[in-house]
Amino acid sequence: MDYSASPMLHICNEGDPALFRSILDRVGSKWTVIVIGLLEQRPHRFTELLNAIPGISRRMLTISLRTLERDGLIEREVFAEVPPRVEYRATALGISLSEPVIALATWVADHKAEIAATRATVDAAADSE
Amino acid sequence: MDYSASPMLHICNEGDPALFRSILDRVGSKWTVIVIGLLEQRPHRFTELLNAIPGISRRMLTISLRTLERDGLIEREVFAEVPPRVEYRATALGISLSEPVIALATWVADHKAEIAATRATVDAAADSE
DNA sequence: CTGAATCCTTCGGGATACTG
DNA sequence: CAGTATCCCGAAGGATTCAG
Repeated sequence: MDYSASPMLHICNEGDPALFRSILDRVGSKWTVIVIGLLEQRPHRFTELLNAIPGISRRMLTISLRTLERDGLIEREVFAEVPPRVEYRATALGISLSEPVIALATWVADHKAEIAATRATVDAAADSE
Repeated sequence: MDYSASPMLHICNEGDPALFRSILDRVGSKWTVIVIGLLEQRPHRFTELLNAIPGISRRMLTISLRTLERDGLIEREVFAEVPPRVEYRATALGISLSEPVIALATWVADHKAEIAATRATVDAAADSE
């Protein structure tokens, strides 16, 4: 099919749609945005992140960090110490991602009243059926 | 916790974090972006969308449309005809969402080479273990 | 301390069949 | 035509345990 008529579909599908989707999945994922947000402030250790992110499990933190590292959005540094110490930091690429994410967040902030109102209307109509 | 030190976390968590997440879920969802993209071109009927979106099931199309309608991103119009006809169109709100989504897509397009290269490096390192 | 491995539950989402 | 209802599977993700 031809997406050129829609700028949004065009840019989403030009080149590698799978790559685009994989990044959307990161952004849409529950933890990655907050991990990058924390790491762009300053480097964090594993346990530090674990404590800073309410509700995340060790497993999910590990997976999130590996995925973000694989995409080059964060970096991992291991210190040869006892006890072991590992620091994670955001890369320039990871920090640059915050710009479009902030744009999206800003859109939500700007329209949240509108969205909430529509939901209330739709839900009310559904209830009265 | 205090997110004010990170602009990204701050704006993602000010107001209603759940609302923000729900919108991220839409954007991160497999079908919603393409549905909005098609509807911002022109109104489509249900079956038209079904045929225009390869791989989507009736069930998922229905769910996607309901969700988008609930958020006020698209509109549904039922024509009292035989056979039944239903048209979906993007609302102004839905069309406005394409702007930050395009910003995100543009970021991916701008950095996809970098991401792919990092992945290749990381994967190669993992293989040689 | 920083994970990896395992188990187990939940849930998104596909296939299919039925309805107004 | 435009859905709804049901079944079912695979993947996501939490809890727990083991290891370097």
